[in-house]
Amino acid sequence: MLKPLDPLLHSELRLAVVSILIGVEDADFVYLRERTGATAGNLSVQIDKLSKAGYIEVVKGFAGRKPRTLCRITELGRAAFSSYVSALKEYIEVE
Amino acid sequence: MLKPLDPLLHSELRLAVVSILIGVEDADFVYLRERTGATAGNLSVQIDKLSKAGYIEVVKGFAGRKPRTLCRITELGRAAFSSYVSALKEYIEVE
DNA sequence: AAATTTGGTTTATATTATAAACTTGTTTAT
DNA sequence: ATAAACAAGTTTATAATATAAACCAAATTT
Repeated sequence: MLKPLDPLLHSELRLAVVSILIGVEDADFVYLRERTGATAGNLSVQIDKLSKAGYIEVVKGFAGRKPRTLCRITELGRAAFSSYVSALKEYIEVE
Repeated sequence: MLKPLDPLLHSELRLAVVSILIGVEDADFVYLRERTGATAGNLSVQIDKLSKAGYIEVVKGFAGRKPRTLCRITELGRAAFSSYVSALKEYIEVE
């Protein structure tokens, strides 16, 4: 039987966010919005879910006078991503 | 920007069904239910969606006296799966 | 100082996934 | 022969999800 897919990661936008964060030290809200093409509202909601699950860490601060929301993947997030990928491969590596 | 993921395939159960069908000549409802672990209701709905999209072909017949629903992947389904996989790889191949 | 822009959050809505309840026909047991 | 249980699905109701529209506060531009 196929492994179940972590529903938190099996979402286009959340997967995109995590996928981006895996490759960088950290990324801010605006960057993630631009890279994913998502609306701010949608991105905000999904970042919140990832953060509440402990998959990412969110730090709200300022860059000069502008608010800036920094996101960074956590170890838990990395591990979850890694399991998700290996589960997913069972579905897509069929030849 | 990341490629969008075909929402018809980006669903755990539908992806499982298509993934199974890719590897075989055809498969019946009961086999798919057992392999996926899905409830009959859920499976019925998802098979219908795949069928309406033209991703699979469904033939209802009988095996002896019992009804038997046979499913088979179509060329369109194969192509969709292949694009889905290559889009997905952008998300998961990050090192 | 009014209008616009920036960086978001909250909330409402549309879509989706899922299982429970149901249907139809078939065995099995009595 | 008939009631009870089972098989193979389908329909429908509900819960969860994704998504964007509407909103807010502060800063910048006109």
